[in-house]
Amino acid sequence: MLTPSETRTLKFIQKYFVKSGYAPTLQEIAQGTGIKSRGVIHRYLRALQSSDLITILPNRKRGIRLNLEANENALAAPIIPLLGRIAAGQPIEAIEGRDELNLADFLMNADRFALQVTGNSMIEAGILDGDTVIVKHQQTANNGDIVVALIDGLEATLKRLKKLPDGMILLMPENKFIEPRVYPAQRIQIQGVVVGQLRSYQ
Amino acid sequence: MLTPSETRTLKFIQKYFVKSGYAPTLQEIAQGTGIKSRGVIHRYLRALQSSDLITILPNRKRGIRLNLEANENALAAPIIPLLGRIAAGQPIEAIEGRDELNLADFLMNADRFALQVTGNSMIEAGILDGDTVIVKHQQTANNGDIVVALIDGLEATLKRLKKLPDGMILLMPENKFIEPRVYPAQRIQIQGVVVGQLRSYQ
DNA sequence: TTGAATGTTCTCTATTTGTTCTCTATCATT
DNA sequence: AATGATAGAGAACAAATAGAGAACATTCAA
Repeated sequence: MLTPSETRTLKFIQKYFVKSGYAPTLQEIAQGTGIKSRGVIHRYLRALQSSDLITILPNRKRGIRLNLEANENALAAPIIPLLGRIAAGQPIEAIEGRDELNLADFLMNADRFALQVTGNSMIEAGILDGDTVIVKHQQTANNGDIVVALIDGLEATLKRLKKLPDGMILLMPENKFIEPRVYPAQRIQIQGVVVGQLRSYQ
Repeated sequence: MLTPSETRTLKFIQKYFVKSGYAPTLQEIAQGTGIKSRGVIHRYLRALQSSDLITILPNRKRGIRLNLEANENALAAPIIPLLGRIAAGQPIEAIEGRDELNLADFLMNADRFALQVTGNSMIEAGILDGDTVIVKHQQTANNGDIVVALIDGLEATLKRLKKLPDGMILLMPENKFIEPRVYPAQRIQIQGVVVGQLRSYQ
């Protein structure tokens, strides 16, 4: 059974891990829990270790590890409940076998990055001005992918990729008011492929 | 597990690759991460290499390569680097003061849930068939909000809300081929307001 | 071919961090 | 009043680490 201070300490460590991906120092835990002494924190850590909630790598800086089995529910995975499908004029229909949406599957990988989109060149693909796109960093892409392309190593642009039979590359906007442009392959460098898109209405 | 400095170094390299298309020099990494010594950077690079996150081509200038496959799942936190703004035909522009996107802030809240959208009734608002919307659970909504509405306690629908002066409620699709419909207020129950939208291209 | 830029290896130092102690204080229970 | 559990402060020390910078090797472009 944990004391209140030990619980507070553990909660802080869990949060810190979720937020930053690595362990906090004793100093940081102390600050985060309103305590002034690292020695006190160390005592709580030893208690948490004997309850098998954490592992302390001796003498290592940021050497706290969470014992996952024990922290399963506490470790906030980026999951929200998925209620089902909504269509016009029908009750919400459950999606079999899926009742939560895990953003980790969808977005969280070290080779992903985000870009904020300005302009309306992809509006017909449902990517609006101000949206954020999640891009997977890779050098190649398939026909029809939406890509981040670098033109002459200088200009970056978000377009749909078409490889033409003659070896040329067509960068196609999704907006009938903007003209597609054709480039020789060597002027185009693929920086990544769009794997997701998100928008906030708040 | 990466140390904070190693994480910083890796993120800088990844950003540099996307923005310029080639690897940075040690000097550039040093500047970008606020360190003065190339020797220190080299030490971090060796650490990243032993974690298999990068490959160092020995003695080659700009000889860092990202091991993209290995980077998958290397990230623990629901945070991805936010590179900046992308527009057609210009270099990627940094967003001041923001260099990461925290999905937790964006979506994770106790009163949020997800719905998968079917149909094209909101296509002109950039919500396509198959998209997921994040809904904040609440009973009231403002004029112009996109809401999940229950009609006669039975049918659910995703529409833009307009309150008419005569007390009637207009549920307006964002699709010129679909007619808006008007209901007396007592037949409509607001289930929630759309606060976010996301799409996966995978 | 040559020289500046870059990668690489080293040593050294200052600081931070983990660790162990001792001392005090509070509070509930006996 | 005595006891033990919980909380916290802070000193002292050793170890780990971040960082600076010198020195040398190698590349690469002019």
